[in-house]
Amino acid sequence: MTDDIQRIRRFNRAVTSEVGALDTSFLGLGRPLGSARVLNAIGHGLQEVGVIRDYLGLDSGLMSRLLRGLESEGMITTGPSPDDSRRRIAQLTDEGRAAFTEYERLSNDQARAILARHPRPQAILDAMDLIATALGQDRIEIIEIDPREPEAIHCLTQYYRELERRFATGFDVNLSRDPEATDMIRPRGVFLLAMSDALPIGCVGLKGGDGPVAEIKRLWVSPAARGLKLATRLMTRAEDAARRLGIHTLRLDTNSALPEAAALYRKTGWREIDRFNDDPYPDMFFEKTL
Amino acid sequence: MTDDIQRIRRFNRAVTSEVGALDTSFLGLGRPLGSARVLNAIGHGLQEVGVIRDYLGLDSGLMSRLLRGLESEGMITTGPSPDDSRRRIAQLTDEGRAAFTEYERLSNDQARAILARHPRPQAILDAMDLIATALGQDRIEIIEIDPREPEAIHCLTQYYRELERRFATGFDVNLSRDPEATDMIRPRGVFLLAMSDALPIGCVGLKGGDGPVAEIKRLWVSPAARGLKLATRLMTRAEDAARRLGIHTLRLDTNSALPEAAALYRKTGWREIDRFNDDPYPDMFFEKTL
DNA sequence: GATTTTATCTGACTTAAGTCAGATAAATGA
DNA sequence: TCATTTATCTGACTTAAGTCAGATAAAATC
Repeated sequence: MTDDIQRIRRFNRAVTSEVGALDTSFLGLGRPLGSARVLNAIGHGLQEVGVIRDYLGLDSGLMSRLLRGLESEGMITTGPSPDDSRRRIAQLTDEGRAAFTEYERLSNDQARAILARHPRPQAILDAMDLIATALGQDRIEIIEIDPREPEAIHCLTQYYRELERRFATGFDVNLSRDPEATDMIRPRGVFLLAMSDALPIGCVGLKGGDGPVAEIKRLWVSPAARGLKLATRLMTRAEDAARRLGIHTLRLDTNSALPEAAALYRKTGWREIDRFNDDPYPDMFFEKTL
Repeated sequence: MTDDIQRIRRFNRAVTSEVGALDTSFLGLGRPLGSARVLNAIGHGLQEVGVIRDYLGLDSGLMSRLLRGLESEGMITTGPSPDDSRRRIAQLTDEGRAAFTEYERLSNDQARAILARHPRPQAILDAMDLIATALGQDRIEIIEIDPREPEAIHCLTQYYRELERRFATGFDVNLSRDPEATDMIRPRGVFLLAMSDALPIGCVGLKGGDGPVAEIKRLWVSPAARGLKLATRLMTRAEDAARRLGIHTLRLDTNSALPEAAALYRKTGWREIDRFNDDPYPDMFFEKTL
């Protein structure tokens, strides 16, 4: 245990001395950290002065002075908010956007350098995802999204890869019954993503039709997020959505090569039923009445 | 690729906002960061003012003032170095040691909190080891050590666990011919550890006897360090040590369940020979003439 | 319409951190 | 031994960051 603590502290030393230089990649363009942080916040889409102030945790006097500084440098313009002229809105000038882009480039270059000098970049990325997800585990949010959006496709691709690895026969999505995207969009169904600070880490689809019966599809949680009860959260949200769409009965199919999935279904009120489709991959079928 | 960069930057945000608070655990005891860093450096065993200054990257004027501050707080005493009285040596007073211990406790508590709130602490630790090792990959050092020291035992334990996982029959070290520690210490042999910032991440033993033939034992590299060519480095260092001990012939045994090991041996001048012992685990035997 | 609340700004501060040109004293080398 | 080098210190600066008490003006509330 003491040993474990030492390992964490070693990690902290490593990231604060090496990465510390990374997130303060702001530095190196001759601007003080404070105004660089404000410039970046505006570049990333924050507009209202109060929102930026809260986000960066700045005193209102300091914030005001930093804005005046950036303004006199010609990096930003400010003006009253159209719907409440007590509030002010900040926007980048062309010059400001150029400076912001330069910060982005520096930050991206440093990230690229980490990957480039390691023989197993995928392992680095997976480890980083795990740690970032763990540190932000209380801020994981579930959002509804079109399954054709890139974030959703990211999860689906990972899901297919995992089935490919875990099924003894491999997995070819073309041989399976790939649901129509429109069946997983309101009003017929929904597609839900679990997001951890802009990274999609899990998904589930509710594939509805015209009647009161719908299917749960594509339940997946990233290895980085396993153990956090995210699958249960996703399923609960999918069931809530189903109820609101007037659905009374849910079905799903799965494979005995994914025992943790079947265990979850049994624990949350699903009961095993007979095969209800001719998809070649599943060998277990469940139903739940809402 | 762009996606990967975003994942690294997300990691950076996560560690600088959450862990950032962790390594600046210095804060919170009402002392400015600068003097807290100096106090911690002294607590961790640095004594000479010049060494501390270089380690922390401080200006000599600033360093001097920080020392005077800590001195007037009663945290440290300074005096001339016995062998060169231009140099000064700093030491903690009882009060200073108490403050240092308090910093250590805070830092340990925060590390413990990260483990406590995650369902899979081992996964967190493995991920942290991987990242810290990757960031410090240019500073990995190979040291000679007594195989009965805790750092060596850490590696050996991990090694046995890995064999247990990978051998179809499992692995019980008591059934194997566990070499005597004294056979892996000079003048009969050596035991080498690869260290990454105080964490042992690999080992190899050279088990010698009275004659010019010795055996390579316990070659292991942590999953956190794989791909970095560390096994090759360890083997090269072991062969160098063997030559200096007057050994002309090296032997080793291994198991075909560890194909990457056999591949390494073949690539580095070893040739397969007949079984030379009756250990129940190995099924491949190699020899190399130095 | 008067009063209170809210969002931002200004001015007058403090503290931390860092820079730099000498000053001082001990050690080193010709 | 004397000039030079080295290690540290002192004093006089600068910059960044942050605090806090009002000031100002718009919006919300009574």
